[in-house]
Amino acid sequence: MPPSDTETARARLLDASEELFYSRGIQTVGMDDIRSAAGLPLKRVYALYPTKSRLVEAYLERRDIRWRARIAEAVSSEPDPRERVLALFDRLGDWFREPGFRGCAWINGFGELGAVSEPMVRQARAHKQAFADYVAGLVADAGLPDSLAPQLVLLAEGAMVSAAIFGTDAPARQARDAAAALVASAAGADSRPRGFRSPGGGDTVGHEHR
Amino acid sequence: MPPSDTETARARLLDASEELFYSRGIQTVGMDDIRSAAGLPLKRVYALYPTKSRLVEAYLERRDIRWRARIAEAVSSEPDPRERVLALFDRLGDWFREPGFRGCAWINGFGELGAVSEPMVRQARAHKQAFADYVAGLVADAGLPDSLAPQLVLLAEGAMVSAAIFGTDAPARQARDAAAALVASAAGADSRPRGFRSPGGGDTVGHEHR
DNA sequence: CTCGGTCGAGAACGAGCGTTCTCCGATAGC
DNA sequence: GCTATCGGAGAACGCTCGTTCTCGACCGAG
Repeated sequence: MPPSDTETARARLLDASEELFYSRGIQTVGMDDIRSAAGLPLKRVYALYPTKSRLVEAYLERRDIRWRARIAEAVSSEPDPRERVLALFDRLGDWFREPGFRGCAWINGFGELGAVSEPMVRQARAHKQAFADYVAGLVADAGLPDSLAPQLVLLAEGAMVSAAIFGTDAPARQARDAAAALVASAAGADSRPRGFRSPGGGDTVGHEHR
Repeated sequence: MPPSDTETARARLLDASEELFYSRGIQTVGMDDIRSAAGLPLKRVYALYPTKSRLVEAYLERRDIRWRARIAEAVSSEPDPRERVLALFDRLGDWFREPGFRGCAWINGFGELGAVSEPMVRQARAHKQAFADYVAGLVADAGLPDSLAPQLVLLAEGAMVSAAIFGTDAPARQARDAAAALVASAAGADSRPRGFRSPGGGDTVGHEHR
C-alpha cells in the first residue's frame, strides 16, 4: 500500500494546520493561510475536510495522540514507578523549553472557542480526561493513593499555563518539587515505608488507562 | 461630584463589555453587540474608547482590580495566617460555583490572543504576577518558606483551568487538599512546631503585595 | 486526433465586523 | 421664532474570511 496521494496531501495539510493553529490560534488563521502553507489547492483542502471546524477537529485529534505518546514514551523510560511520577514533570520541562512552545493547545483552544463551540469543549475535556487517567495510572502503578492523582494533574495544568504566559520553564521545576513533596507526604501518610503496602489494597502494576 | 453622564456611560459600557467578553470570548463579540447591550450609541462608545483593543484593555484592567479585591477580601476574613493560605482555595471554589463561571479571563484571553496581541500578553503577565505576589504575601505572613508560594500558585492556576474545562468545582477541593499537604510538609521541614520560629527569620505580618 | 473527465489556480460571493459618516431631531442663545 | 450646535440612531465603507464557482490545462480512452 503506497502512501496514496491523498494520504500525503492529508499529512501535509495536517502538518500545516498544526503549525499554524498552534502558533497563532484558531480564529486568527484563515483557510487561505493553511492552503498556502500546505501548498495545496483550496479544492483539495475542502475535499479532505469539508469545513474549517472539521479540520480543527482533525488537528486536535492527531496532536492529542502524538502529545500523549511523547509524554508516555519519555516517562516510561524511567524504571522506578515512583520516579516515573516525577519524571512526568521533567518531561513537561523539556516541552516548555521547545522553541515555539505556546502552552497547551486545548487550554488555549478552550479559552478561544470554549464559549461558542461545543466540539471544542468536548475535545478539551477528552484530552484532559485522558491525561488525568494517564496520571492516575502512574500514581496507581507507584502504589500511591488515588487521591494524589488529581492533585498532580492540577500541578501539571498550572505549570503549562504559567510556563506559557511567562514564557519560562521555571514552573516545571516548581511543579516537580511540589509533586515530590506530595508524593512523600502521601507515602508517609501510609505510615509504611515503600514496598510494604498490603497487596489487597489495589493493583500496583500494569494499569491500563481509561 | 455627581456621576457625570459620561461616567455612568463608561460604567454601563464596561459592564456590558465584561459580561460579553468574559462569557463569549473577545473575538466573538462585536462592537455592535456591546453597543446594544450597553444601550449606547456607537459614537459614544468610540468617544470613550477609540478602538476595540482599548476597550478590551479597560475591561481587563477593571476586572483585575475587582477580582483581586474580592479574593483578598474573602481571604482576609480568616484570622489565622496559615488558615488564610487555605482559605484562598475555598474562595476559588466559591468562584467556580458562580453561575456563568468560565475560567480565568486572562488564561482564556491569552489562549485567544496571546499569539497575536502583545498587549494581551502584557495584561496576562501583569495579572498573574500580581496574583503570584499576593500568594507570596500570604505565604510570608504565615511564616512559611518562600518556595511554597509558586507551588500554591500552580495549584490555583491548575484548578481554574480544570474547573473551567470540566465545569465542576471539584478542583478547588483537590487543590486545597494538596495545598494543605504542602503547607504541612513545608512547616514540618522547619522541624519546628508552629509559633516557635525564630523572630529574625522574616517578617510575618503586614505584607504589602506588589 | 479527439473527446470526456479530472484537477489545479484563483476569482467570486456572501456574511460579519471594526470603524466612520450622514442625517435628523432636540436644545440653547439671541 | 430662528439658527447653530450637539448627540443619537443607524447606514455605509472597506476589509477579512469561509466557502463555492469558473476556467483552462492535462491526460487517458477510443
